[in-house]
Amino acid sequence: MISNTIEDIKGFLSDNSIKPSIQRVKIYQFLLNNKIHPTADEIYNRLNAELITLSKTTVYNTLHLFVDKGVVQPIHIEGNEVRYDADFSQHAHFKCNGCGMVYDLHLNLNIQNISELKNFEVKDIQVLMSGLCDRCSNINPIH
Amino acid sequence: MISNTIEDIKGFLSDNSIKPSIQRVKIYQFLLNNKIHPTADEIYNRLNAELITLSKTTVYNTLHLFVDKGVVQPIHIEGNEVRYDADFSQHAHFKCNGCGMVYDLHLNLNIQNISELKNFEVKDIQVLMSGLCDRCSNINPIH
DNA sequence: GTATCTGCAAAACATTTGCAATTCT
DNA sequence: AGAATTGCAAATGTTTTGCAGATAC
Repeated sequence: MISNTIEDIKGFLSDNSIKPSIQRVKIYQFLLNNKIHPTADEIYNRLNAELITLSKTTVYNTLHLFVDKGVVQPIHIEGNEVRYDADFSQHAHFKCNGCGMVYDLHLNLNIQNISELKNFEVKDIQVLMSGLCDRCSNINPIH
Repeated sequence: MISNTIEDIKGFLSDNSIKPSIQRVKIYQFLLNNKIHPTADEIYNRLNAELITLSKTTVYNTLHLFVDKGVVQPIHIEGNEVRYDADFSQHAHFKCNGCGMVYDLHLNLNIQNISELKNFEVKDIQVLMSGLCDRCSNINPIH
């Protein structure tokens, strides 16, 4: 767990063989500070005010680099867009069909009896739940 | 579990308040017979030989209707495309990073101790694993 | 005959690519 | 200067939309 200061992020990126340009540091810092699983477009729009010459190409380049270097995970909740997450702790995502929010849920996952898996090398498990969050199920109870 | 005969599919679609046009029946039958989580494009290309006037718009319209009526699930493995699955039995998907295949894995999933979930209404859980399948991990062992 | 369904063409949207300008050392 | 990075503009690929023609009851 690294802090979100510029200096710490620079060190973290360097440790992962990523040269810490201002764009890269700011994009990584945005992911640390805003755990909302943003799309490339959301990152671009939010950082564009500060980095006024930022281009979407650079956001895409940077996110691809981060994924290649293993410091960010791409997540696929809706089909036509990729979201990004810098949190590698074991957690599931819960998409509320009411308000659209994506929650992080810290869970213990037990996967049992998958005989089919015996010779498979599992590198990553992603769990996506959907339904109604507490707020939306109170507003609009389905009983 | 319905059979993949035209008559059974017609009945099944009607039971779910979907008027069974030839296009809809053939698309649903394709999903039953080809459990490969196809994209709209793959469905279009495979059915176009038989239904020579089929359009991609109709494939999209039909898949959206199927999802709305709850007879087909959209799955999101890669970010730039939606795949479709008519199998509602509890299973996970395993994407092999070697050959690209998506396997169905029939698993028992235990989700424990999610205190954050107490007032959430979970309607759906999707599990996506990735790594190397048995064939690819033998070809290219990482030890 | 009216409502629904289908399908063409164009538009919209996310992402990628080619390449030139910029930056860093 | 040389190598890496950034960013503009155009292209690509998937999905959506508007609307006209076809189909079904």
